[in-house]
Amino acid sequence: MEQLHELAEVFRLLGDPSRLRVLIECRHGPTPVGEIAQITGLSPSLVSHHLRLLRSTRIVRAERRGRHVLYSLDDHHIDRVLSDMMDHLGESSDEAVPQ
Amino acid sequence: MEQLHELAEVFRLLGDPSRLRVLIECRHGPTPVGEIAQITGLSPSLVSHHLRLLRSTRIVRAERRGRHVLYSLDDHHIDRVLSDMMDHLGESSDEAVPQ
DNA sequence: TTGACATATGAATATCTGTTTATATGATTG
DNA sequence: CAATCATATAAACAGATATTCATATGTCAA
Repeated sequence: MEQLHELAEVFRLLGDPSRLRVLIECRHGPTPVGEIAQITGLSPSLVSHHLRLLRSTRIVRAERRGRHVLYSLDDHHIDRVLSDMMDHLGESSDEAVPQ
Repeated sequence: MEQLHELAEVFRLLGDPSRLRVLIECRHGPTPVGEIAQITGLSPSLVSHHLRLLRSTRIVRAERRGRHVLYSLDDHHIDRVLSDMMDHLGESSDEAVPQ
């Protein structure tokens, strides 16, 4: 069960609002750090921090272009994960609480 | 963007190895707390704590059956999220491709 | 009722983590 | 070269959180 920790690690990285906003910007295609910072209102330093973590588990990929570094989603699975989770939130079920 | 925090909250809950193991057991159908504790090796108290959190965001649902309480996945989206994320981990992006 | 079983809850704590601040690296222009 | 822009990194702190332990609640059988 070494894969379990990897799985948890990836989910954990998606589990922060700021980092999630950064990631959502990356969905729109290769985006420079500064632009992500500007749109989200987060400091470039913090955005860079988050992108480093997201890159470490291959959630995003980076490519240099001049003095900019453009980030985008690594593969389509992440995109689908986001969509499915949004669908989950859209559903409303009766919550039966025991006791 | 209030939905953003909900989204992050759900991912955050999936981002813990212990809690993820608990959730994975719930995939096999309605399972009592004690059985989850036994299989995962976690204390019943801890399992109950985790299930409470998972229930709070409707990731799992509970149903009483005698003195047991059975937990299962709330809807199919969660199941798909898990599958897609496993697929993501299965991919090796820039590594050597076997010919 | 009593006792045993199954689950839940509350408090305490040791560890983890997001954010800030300051500094460093890398790239381009003049 | 120096200066500036863009991004990255390191340390430090405040707030969050997973886990344990103790206790409570609920259910069934005798």
